[in-house]
Amino acid sequence: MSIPRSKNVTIKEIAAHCDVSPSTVSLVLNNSPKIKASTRERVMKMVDKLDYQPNQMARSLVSRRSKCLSVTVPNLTHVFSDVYFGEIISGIYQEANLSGYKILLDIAQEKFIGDKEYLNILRNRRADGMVYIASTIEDRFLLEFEEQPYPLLLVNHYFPKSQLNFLSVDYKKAAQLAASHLLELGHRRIGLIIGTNTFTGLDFRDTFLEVCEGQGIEKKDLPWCGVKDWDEQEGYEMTKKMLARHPDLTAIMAGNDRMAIGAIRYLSNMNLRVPEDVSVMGMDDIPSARYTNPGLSTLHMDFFRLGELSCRHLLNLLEGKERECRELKEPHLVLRESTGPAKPDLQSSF
Amino acid sequence: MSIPRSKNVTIKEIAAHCDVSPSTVSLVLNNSPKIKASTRERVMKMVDKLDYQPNQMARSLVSRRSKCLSVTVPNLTHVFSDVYFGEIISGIYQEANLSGYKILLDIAQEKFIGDKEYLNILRNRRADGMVYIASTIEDRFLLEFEEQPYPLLLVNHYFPKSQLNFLSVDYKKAAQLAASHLLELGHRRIGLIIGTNTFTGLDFRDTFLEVCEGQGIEKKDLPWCGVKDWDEQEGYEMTKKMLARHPDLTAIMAGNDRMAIGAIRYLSNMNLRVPEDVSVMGMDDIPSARYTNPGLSTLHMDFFRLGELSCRHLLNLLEGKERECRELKEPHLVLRESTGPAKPDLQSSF
DNA sequence: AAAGTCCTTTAAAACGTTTGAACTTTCACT
DNA sequence: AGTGAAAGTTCAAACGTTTTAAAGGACTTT
Repeated sequence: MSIPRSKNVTIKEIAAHCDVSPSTVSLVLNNSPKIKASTRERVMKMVDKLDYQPNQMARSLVSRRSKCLSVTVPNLTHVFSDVYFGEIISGIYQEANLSGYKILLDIAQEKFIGDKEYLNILRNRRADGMVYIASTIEDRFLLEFEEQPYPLLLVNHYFPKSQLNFLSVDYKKAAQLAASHLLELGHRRIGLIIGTNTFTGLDFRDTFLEVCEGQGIEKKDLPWCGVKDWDEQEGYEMTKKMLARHPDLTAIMAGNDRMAIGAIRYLSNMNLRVPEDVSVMGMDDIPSARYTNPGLSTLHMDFFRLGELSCRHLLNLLEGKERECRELKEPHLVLRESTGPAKPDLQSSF
Repeated sequence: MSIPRSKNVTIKEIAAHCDVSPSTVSLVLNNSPKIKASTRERVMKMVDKLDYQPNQMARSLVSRRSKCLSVTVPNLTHVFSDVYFGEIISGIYQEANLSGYKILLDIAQEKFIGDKEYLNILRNRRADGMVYIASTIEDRFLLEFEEQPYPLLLVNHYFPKSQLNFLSVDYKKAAQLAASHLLELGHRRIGLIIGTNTFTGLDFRDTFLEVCEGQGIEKKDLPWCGVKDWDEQEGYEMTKKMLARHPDLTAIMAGNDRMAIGAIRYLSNMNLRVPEDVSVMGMDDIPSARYTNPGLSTLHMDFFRLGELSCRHLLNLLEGKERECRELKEPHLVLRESTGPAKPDLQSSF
């Protein structure tokens, strides 16, 4: 079992059987146009007959390409159970697969960072490039890549002022869409729950508050609180905390759907109706957003597609087809039942 | 950006700087005891100084080991969002990491099967071994591995009568535990919802029914229905279907927690109380099982640990430390609030 | 008939390691 | 001083490809 003793068929054997040189076989296998059709055919027949499989290590050694892409995710508990990461990874896999690339999985644990594996994996050619999903403002080690010749692409995050490549949803745009929607519904006191450990999260917060203030809402009516794990639990807790201090909020804006779900759960536990008493808005449009009760109004972001695109861009970068990638994808509103007109304001003067 | 032009430091350069031969450097790097301490030190110093990184491709070429493990998952939508797969993968990653192995991700899509990539990935040495998570009875292509010299380990599934290695939860034992629990609570009409596309699922069903019938329950009071996707949706639908036909069921046994959650959702929609009117039992003990309302009685299976163990076994297999692996892990009962005494039976004669 | 051109094929040198066998040095023991 | 074993080091041949420059043939062109 341990190591297969049966020697594998090599290019040389194919060559011998076909009375050609190994070089010819290699050229055939690489679809070189230099080879005569009849020769090609003869070789291919033998390849099939002997069930030849190219040895990837040998190939990589000389071509200096492993044909692997590293996909790195943050070290969160249950990171692989999060539909957000799941969708992006699936998309990356799909696109990589089309180009014959394999996906090498990595988790940015202490050892990964401490031992500089993020660099070494590229240096010793285990992977030709890396896509890093949802880094945080703490992942400053990534800035090293500004001086390293290895292709790196950040997905759904970026570092302001850095030269690092990224592909992300446009969270400023998202904030505008969400804020406008809530304002149009007449909301004037809105609580915001958002992760503050990413630059994209900070962008969302700042833009959201700006837009609201631009419409004359006062700062004191825009409480917000920062979270770290972006999960249902935090949505629940933060909603509780905010309502305790600001019982007159008419809307909650959550930084993602999971937190929005937590918010809704708290509200219904408190016998507050959504959206009649409080509107709740999410972000991401994960599959379960349509199965919540009430259905969740949110911002749609196609993470599978984002994964596909990010992989495509990374491949372009490492094939030299692109020099840099700093792209934003637009989200769009998906309105379901969890947002509605603000409750008439009893304290107001009209 | 595309290909780093700066030649990497090689073993030869280290050798030259240290006035030793490349072989010596290699031996040092591989911790050979043959090398004098002073030489080792001198070499290591230079390795640090020049920031040398071994070229993995060259290593693999001669050692015939890629130091990669393939992890293959079935082609389900959102497979990476399922905590079940997520936990197993995390466990595998953890253990592989300790031994310096990387994880190569694969999804058993049509192309993967049609092009025999499951074999080729091992033949052309992209991976040294494969762990296949949760295969189904349809994945018969795996039987090819009975005649192939490559290490394969099935996780949480197996093929009866085959020689394939596996590591799985003991679903027969699980069925015994679950059935006994429900019988002890006095349930005499139990509906079973379970996936019938895996041999482990079939084992569960058969054992569950056997145990119940062994306690004198009639077949007609043990309706069951088979599912394919094992998700909340199916749990919901099947509960609906079964209750329509057997309105007097006092308990629902679901093949996993996700389906149990679906079942509970349907029951509360119908204003049936859990467990007063109908008990619901799940299987897996996923994190959210403790947050359902009521808390879910279920069977605990440590999937992270299962992942770790399966990786360990696979590594043992390919290092020749084990010749075969056909192991079952025992689940154990976790009783929360979703199961309770059966409703007194009005139609019964005592 | 020599020279030039085009089309195919090939020889040979990489790529950067590992590893068994051979070689050299050291050192204990006669 | 000579012998032999033990310890440490090196040689050289792999591993299985890709790739560049060159060779070989067939065919035109002068």
